[in-house]
Amino acid sequence: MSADPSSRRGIPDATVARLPEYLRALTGFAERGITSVSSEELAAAAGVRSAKLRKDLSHLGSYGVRGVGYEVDHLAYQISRELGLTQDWPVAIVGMGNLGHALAAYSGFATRGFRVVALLDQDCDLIGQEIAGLPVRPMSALADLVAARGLAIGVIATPAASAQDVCDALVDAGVRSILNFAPCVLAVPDGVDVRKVDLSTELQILAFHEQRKALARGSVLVDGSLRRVASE
Amino acid sequence: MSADPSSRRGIPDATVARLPEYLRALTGFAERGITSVSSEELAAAAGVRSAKLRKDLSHLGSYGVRGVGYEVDHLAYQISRELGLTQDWPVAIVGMGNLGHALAAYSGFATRGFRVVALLDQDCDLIGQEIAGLPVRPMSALADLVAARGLAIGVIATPAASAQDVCDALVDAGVRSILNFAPCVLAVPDGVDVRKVDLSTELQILAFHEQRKALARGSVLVDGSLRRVASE
DNA sequence: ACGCGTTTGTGAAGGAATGCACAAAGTCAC
DNA sequence: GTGACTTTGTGCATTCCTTCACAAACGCGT
Repeated sequence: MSADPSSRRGIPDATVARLPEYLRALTGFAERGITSVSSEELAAAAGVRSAKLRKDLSHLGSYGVRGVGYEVDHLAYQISRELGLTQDWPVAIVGMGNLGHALAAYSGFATRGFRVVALLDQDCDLIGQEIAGLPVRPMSALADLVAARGLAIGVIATPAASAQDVCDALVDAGVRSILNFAPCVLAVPDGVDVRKVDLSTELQILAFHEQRKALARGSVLVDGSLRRVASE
Repeated sequence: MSADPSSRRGIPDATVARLPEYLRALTGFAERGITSVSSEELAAAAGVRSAKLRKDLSHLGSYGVRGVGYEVDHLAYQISRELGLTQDWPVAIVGMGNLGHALAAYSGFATRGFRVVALLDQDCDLIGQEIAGLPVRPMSALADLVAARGLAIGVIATPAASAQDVCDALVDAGVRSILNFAPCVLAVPDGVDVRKVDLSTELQILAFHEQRKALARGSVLVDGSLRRVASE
């Protein structure tokens, strides 16, 4: 009733990507007993400019009070609702290598309505083992998980070589949102969302900027390696 | 001589972020013995449009041949050089929890010129233990690592509560590029780059789109939970 | 009741990234 | 050598995102 539902169709992707950060910042304020924040304070905590924050929030409605700021709990709830975190999301992790192990134990998932309901692997030796309190199950369990547990999100933590097969199996079972940690591009039909997290990509981007800073500082490239030039 | 060095100052961030993906696609072609690709083929393998790929590549020079395409090895080398991957980058991982463990063992780092030279933790019980062939060392080893090993990139895999302290220690030691896995915003002085990877943020973005798809499909929100509406 | 100081929400401007469409530049067959 | 064919590199239009700047809206003290 307060917000106009028809006006908030189409929140920009860039905004959606920042909402989780705002939410985390708000949680931090709430934990310290702060009940009200200005856009300036919240923006600083989230690492953005206040104008950007205000424009982002304006896409979900008008939840601030002019001259005062935002009520922490209320804004946190509104963002949670917009992101779909007021319901819980059953998640399955596929691929129980080092990374899958770490993800299964990662506490950050549970804190936001995400519930890891199954760990899957195609390696027969692993199946049946218990990791972080859950048994490792075979890929054939997928269809049942979607039907019985409402599984909606799949996390792929396998090597790149098997990622596409796993992805196909997830899609066949009815999973339409996939988080891919394997370093490869996945082909999916329309209506399926894939987000990719690539650890080595991030390092490469850092290396680019690091090289750039080194060059600016007066080093020079010799045979593709940085050599410091005698400066003074 | 071939490329004009003055013209390639300022490669757009969006382009830099895609270069690693192009490089991976090229590596894939090379492994299959393919020596030449068109922008169309490479774009398909990298999951982008060919026009975007060509514009991206045009920022680093003119390495294609009209009517033919790109020579796989040569283009891969040029991208590697631009990203700074022709030299090797000593990396230290701080925080040997589940995630740090997985990162230490992650093979994707080594394949691109990144060399994990040290694992650090502040937990006395962990120090001295060997993980993935490297001993866990105390934070006090940092200064020496920068001086003696040329450490340039730090990876933070600690809980959020200690991330800022670890970050400060890295910056004090002279590290100017940081990859942060802790779910928090880091404050750093000018000249230091931080990239953040947040597993839970990615899931939240997926949840947003998943909720949106469910609503479009005809479900309805009741008390913040999705309920399927009798459709026909 | 009223004016003052504060902070939001938002039009408008500016900048960045994307997609289109085609001329320029190359190969290849003959 | 020449012409047909292919594919790159890029100017232009468009869309998306960010930043600026300010009017509108609120609380508070008097």
